[in-house]
Amino acid sequence: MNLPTSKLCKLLKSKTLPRDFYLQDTRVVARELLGKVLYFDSPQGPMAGVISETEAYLGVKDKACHSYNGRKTERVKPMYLVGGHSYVYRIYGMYWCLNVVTRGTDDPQAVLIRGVKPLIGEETMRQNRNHFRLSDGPGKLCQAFGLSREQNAWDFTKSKLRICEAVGAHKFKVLKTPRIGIDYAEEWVDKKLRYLGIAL
DNA sequence: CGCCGGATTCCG
DNA sequence: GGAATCCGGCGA
Repeated sequence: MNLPTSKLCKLLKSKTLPRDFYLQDTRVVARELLGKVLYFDSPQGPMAGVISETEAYLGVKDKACHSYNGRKTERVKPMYLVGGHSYVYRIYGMYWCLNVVTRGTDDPQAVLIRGVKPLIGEETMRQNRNHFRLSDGPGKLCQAFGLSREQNAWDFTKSKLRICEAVGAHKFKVLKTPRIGIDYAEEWVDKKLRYLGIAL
């Protein structure tokens, strides 16, 4: 498929996922986000990537989740917005992570976007990151796209930050593994809530 | 109010 | 394996 970038952007935006998508079971959303397109109408120009890796965070009962046990602090508040909003937070003092909030306003769950394959704006992504490997980790992805606090609590269904239906079918299989970097989460450590899209 | 440590990444 | 580097979260 060889559309000019402007047409591809228009096509993607016309296929923006509806609210209902984000209200499903968070594990279903994490799984179904694989192959979908993360689109950002950024100040540097349009950027997009095909989502290849996600993790589900299952809310108040999940010891790895920021909203565990009903925590509702300033940082975590976007998780209490209706499904389909962004939750961007700082990690290790220097990186940002992008989440997709799921479920309803009384059920603070989310999906962490851990990896995308560049689709639009790859040159800009390479400028934003000083390394060859692009966006195969949550911090790298935000750096490549130029995402930070400013994009926190945005609505993926109608803002400059969107998630859209895939254009053209890429075949892949899904691998489930435990989540990364949550050693403290006790009985939640080993649950297979990380979803990897493996290209066929 | 002070301290601890993290849903990470890079370099050696 | 360790550093970089900020601020949320929690105990005092």
